[in-house]
Amino acid sequence: MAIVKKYSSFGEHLRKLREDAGQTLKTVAEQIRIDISLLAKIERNERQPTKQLIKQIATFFQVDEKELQNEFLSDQIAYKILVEEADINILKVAEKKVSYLKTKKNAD
Amino acid sequence: MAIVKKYSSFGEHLRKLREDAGQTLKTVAEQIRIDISLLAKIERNERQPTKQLIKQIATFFQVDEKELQNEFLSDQIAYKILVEEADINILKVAEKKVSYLKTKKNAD
DNA sequence: TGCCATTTGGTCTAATTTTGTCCAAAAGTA
DNA sequence: TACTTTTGGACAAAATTAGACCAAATGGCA
Repeated sequence: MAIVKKYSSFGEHLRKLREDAGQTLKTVAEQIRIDISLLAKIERNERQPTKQLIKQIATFFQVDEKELQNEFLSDQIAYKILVEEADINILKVAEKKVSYLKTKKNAD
Repeated sequence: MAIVKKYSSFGEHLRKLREDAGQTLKTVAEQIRIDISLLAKIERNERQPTKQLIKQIATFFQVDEKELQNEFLSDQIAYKILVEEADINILKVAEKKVSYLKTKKNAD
């Protein structure tokens, strides 16, 4: 298993990918065809990337798409828990709900 | 610790509360001052209750508000994971992010 | 069976949220 | 200083969602 450094946010990770590739916002934005400012905002987590955009980013930087999508999702969940000041245990509850609903779905 | 039956959704729980109280959609909707149809949709998870509404519901049925809010949130998270067909492990990642961000926040 | 209460479900508008763009200001660098 | 890069505010456009209204369906029971 590869040792993968995890980032505290999708944006941070994206910025790291870009900087490691020695690229500027401009060059990347042009190549994935979005506004520089939008890309900058995504890196600062001020805008949320669309699924499609995450896919393009993954392709561009040659990283696993599914992993990026998951990272973005976990971001969203973490953010929601923080702003709602929710109990961290709701994640366990959510997990049970998912298992339950998956079983239920398969039973249909 | 009280034994609490958990429901697979917020709406299901709400419906149970109402039926246990022997009330109809009409009587509850009138008392919390929302449209009958809206309440019905919330029970069927076709509409999302606002925070404010969850508060009113908690007050009305005399249940713990925070618990209801948490139930709604865990619902949202479970739903998102299902529709995105995301790996269940993102919940663990999200948990780590929350811990990390909380620490970070406190350090500011 | 027919009546009335209750619940469902579709459609629509208004409100809210979010995105993406534009541009000027700030920051960094040589 | 001149140039590149990044930031951040403002705003219109797009997308999403809530809430209202009403008709149809369902259910109980006299």
